[in-house]
Amino acid sequence: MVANKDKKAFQLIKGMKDIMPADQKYWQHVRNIINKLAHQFNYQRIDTPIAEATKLFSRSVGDQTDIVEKEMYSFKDRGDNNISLRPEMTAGVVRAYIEHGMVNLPQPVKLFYLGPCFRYDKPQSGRQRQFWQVGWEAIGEGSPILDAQIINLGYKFFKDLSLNVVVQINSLGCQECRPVYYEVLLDFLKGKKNSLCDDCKRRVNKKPLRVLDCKEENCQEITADAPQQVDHLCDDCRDHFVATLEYLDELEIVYNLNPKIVRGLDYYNRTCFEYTSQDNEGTKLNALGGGGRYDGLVEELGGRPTPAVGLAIGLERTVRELRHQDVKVPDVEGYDIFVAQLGKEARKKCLNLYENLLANDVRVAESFTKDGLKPQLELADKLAVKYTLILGQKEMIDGTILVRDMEGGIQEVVDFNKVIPEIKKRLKTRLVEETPVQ
RNA sequence: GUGGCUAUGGUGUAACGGUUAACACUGCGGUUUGUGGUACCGUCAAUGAGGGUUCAAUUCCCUCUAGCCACCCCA
Repeated sequence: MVANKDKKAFQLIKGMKDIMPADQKYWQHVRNIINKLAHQFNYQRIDTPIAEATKLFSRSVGDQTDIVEKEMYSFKDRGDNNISLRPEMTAGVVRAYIEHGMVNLPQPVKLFYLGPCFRYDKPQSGRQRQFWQVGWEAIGEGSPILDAQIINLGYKFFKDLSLNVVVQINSLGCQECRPVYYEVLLDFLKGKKNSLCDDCKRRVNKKPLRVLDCKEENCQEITADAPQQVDHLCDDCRDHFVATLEYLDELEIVYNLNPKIVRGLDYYNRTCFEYTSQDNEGTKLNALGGGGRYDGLVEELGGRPTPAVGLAIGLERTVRELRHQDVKVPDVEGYDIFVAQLGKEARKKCLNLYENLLANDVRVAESFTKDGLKPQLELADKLAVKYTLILGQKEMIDGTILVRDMEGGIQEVVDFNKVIPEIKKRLKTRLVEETPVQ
């Protein structure tokens, strides 16, 4: 009974997940593509701390947003400072940009990041309290071609993973035209407020934009012909948006003008976008990633006025999508050679042989804790090695070793001192044979 | 924060309210101690917690806890 209680005592914290070895091949594959793209587009990696001053997030993400209002892991440290685990990474990156004087580098400064974020949300499918984000940020340049490039970067990320996604895109306007639109929208909603659902009645005053993407059928009908931001952009914003779309056309990126994409972070302006799975289109639209322009953020956080655009993608959701769409990913690296031993002396000698093989860059596996030959061969088989080297007492006396071809089961006696060059030779010939002619 | 569903070994499942909680996979060990991909045998391992109903609860009821799913929001 006591044992049972102890067993239950420790388990995962709600909303946090172990990434088990069986899943690692997906993660490795995703990481490989991230690194490849970052190099191709000349983005440099930055790692910022997991914790920052709470104020950094309330200033950037916005203290009225759900993320800051009710989803942050905030606490006081022993020095009575208000600290929060990062709910997203852009704020930290911008903080670093300012703090390290990156204005003095050639602009735009292109940075990418990869790491865990934390939001105290109620977990469900595709939503965890600790989740990984990868993101790319281009800071210091306002041209719409960067918007398109950033969107392209994310698009290629999914394409390289063989995932079919659609880009949902919208423009939020800027400080000039957004207030104008808000008034038009409020005007529109004013007369209809009483027919909206309770949530929306609340939203009208606080976040009128949110009324537009309410899922209630009734609300959707009412807002179907509501004025939209894209139709009320100032000239500059309209030009910027049109140019961005033209670049996207040029890149042959499939996008969907979607006025309902508004993003839950306050710092966005002008272009904003999300990537949604093609399979889920039209349904709940669990976004795989998203981003947009945040031209005011650097200044808001104490830097000089600096335009910027960025994108972030959720890795758990991406991996989930890989499984969902049944994408084949490369297996983790295997082994070519297995060293099997029999008897005390042989085992001792194998320890050294193993080291020598490693030193020769041979992908070698072992199971020195096993005594019988059978379990060792079983493991060799599971690891799908090409050859197993067998060293027993007989071989010890003769100064030889057995080389067993695992495919045909043919064994050859080889001089122990020549075994390393011998298997290197064999692996090399096999490699040549197995490489398909291009 | 609001709702719905679920809870049996490491995993996947089974058990009209009634013997020792069954089966498969996995793990570990073995099948004349030196041979894998097939077989056979053995073995470790579970009813989330607490109450109730009952002669009897894995099974029915309540509470808690956890998980999943949906809303909200987002990645």
